[in-house]
Amino acid sequence: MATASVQPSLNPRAAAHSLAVPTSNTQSLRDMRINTSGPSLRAMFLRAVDPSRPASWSAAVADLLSSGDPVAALAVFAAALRANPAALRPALPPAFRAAAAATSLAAGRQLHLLALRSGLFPSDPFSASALLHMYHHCSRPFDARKVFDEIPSPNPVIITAMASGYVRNNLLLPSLALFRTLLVSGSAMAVDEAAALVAFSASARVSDRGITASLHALIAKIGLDMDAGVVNTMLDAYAKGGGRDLGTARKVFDMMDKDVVSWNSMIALYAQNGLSAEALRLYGSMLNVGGGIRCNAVTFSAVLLACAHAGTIQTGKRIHNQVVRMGLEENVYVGTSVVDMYSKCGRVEMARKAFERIKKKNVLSWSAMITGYGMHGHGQQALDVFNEMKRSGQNPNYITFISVLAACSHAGLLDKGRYWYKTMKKEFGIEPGVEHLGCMVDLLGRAGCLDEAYGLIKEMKIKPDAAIWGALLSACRIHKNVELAEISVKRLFELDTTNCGYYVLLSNIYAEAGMWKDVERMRVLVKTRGIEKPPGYSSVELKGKTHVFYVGDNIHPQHKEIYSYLGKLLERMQEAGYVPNTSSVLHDLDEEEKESAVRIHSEKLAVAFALMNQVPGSIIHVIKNLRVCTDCHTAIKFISRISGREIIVRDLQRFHHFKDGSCSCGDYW
DNA sequence: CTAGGGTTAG
Repeated sequence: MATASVQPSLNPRAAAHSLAVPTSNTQSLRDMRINTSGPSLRAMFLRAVDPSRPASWSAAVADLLSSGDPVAALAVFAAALRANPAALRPALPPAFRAAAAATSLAAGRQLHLLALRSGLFPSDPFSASALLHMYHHCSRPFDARKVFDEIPSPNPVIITAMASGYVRNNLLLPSLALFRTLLVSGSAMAVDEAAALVAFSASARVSDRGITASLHALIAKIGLDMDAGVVNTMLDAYAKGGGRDLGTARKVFDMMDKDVVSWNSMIALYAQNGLSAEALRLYGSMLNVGGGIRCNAVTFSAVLLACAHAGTIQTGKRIHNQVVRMGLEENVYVGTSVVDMYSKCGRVEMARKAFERIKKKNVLSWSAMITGYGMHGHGQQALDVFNEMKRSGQNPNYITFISVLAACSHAGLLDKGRYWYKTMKKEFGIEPGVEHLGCMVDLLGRAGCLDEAYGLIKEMKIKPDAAIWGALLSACRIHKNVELAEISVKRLFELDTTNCGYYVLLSNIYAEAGMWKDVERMRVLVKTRGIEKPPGYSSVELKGKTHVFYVGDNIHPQHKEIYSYLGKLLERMQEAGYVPNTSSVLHDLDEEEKESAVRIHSEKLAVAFALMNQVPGSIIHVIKNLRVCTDCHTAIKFISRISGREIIVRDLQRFHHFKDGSCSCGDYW
């Protein structure tokens, strides 16, 4: 955001004229008149102002701010100073909040000066708390701290404002320390609902176990544990903070006096933790036994997240219908969730339709659409949306570039990926993070540019994570680079020794290089370290019900029929030229046993189940919790040809659209 | 007259 750093002048009236305001290319207030997002709105408020009444000015600033136009609010504040200097006192706090909302540090600093010169700071507590708020919102917690230290005896509201700003900037222990000063201050009223809420929101992000529970005990002693707002945050803290105790969160939820936020929080917590069925069940009880509590936009966001995760397209559609009926499809949060849901349920064209219906798209709506196209391997369409986004005036952010680079990587767009990785910093000032690097290593590695990928990792300022070394390792597998594979594994095992996939990869690399001793070493390592593959499972939705299949499933009521169906199918596949590939099996088994090990992989069972039960000709959707193994990938290609069916498989990373014997991923994933 | 508060989105 372009802001002017104008030297503030000495008297408040003159300072107002040079107040920096955050418009794209505007430097001073004078230009603002013709260059803000809502000139007519501002004019309307200006007409309503009685210039002789200071309170009238401050009301206009506050109203413009709450109507979502902080830039106009700042402009009106400047006009107020010109018209009536007495307006400074009442209008300064809302002006600070406007600078905060616009995250304009330049404007905020000039207001700070204004507060100092007029003597309002530090004597006026209202200006002081607004000033703190401004620095915290502009990501300057240490400037906020300096301000805080200059306040002679900060009252509980100011202390709470400071604590909440610390949480906002992820300074959690300092925040809790401030809360402690409130506790020991001796003043009976010092800890109130707002303070308790801030404390719990801090403990929700702290990994230490037990903090939430001890806060809970304290809060109960003060008698604040009946307030729904406080308890809602506590619920969140139990589930997110140290221990990630969803069970206790649920207990608190069951006992409390619930409002809509309580329901939303609990549903969201389930959804975020992958417990989609629980989330949907709770949504059902909210409608049935919720005591007349109506769901809102937040509810739908959370429920749609659950659908997206589970890939339940039928349930997702039902929820979407409900969204439309309640007139929420234009809401940016809900709309973005709908886009995400459809993308993750394999319907990227429905996602696009939902995307078009969002009234005021924000950076996350655009990013979700780019991610959607990317996951389906439509790299060019993803980049088209990215271009459209920039043309519309929406600036990309850190997340957007993850979407863009992931799309390039899924579609193998090598040059585009290189270009945007370079350009994101040069043109948009966004430093690449681990996620971006991960995409690049995947993309370069897949294309065989292993040294370039390794080079990027080495020049990275931040520490690469296990996923990055894992991506390099899997590229080493494809391009048979034993030397670099060993480097990757060394780094990898410094970070994560529990992921079985890495052992399998390295073992495969050794096997393909004929290094049988090392293959054996890997096998022993897996055994002695007691490493287990997380159980693979796949799911298929049939008539609104989700059927889950595990490897070698013998729980599903139809499992016997499925195996015999699969047996016959395998015969036809082998006639068509299918040869089982058992390289993903690391156990000490003979070839025949290995073949039976891959034969019972969950995605094969799920596909067979769908073929047996779905309407002939319908598209088959399978959701898998791991990456598709090589053998299943080949097998499903054959199945798609033999059955003439379109099969869509979502794995951990992306979608595979199988049709007529080939896959949209181009056999790299 | 006014200040500090939570749940949603990749």
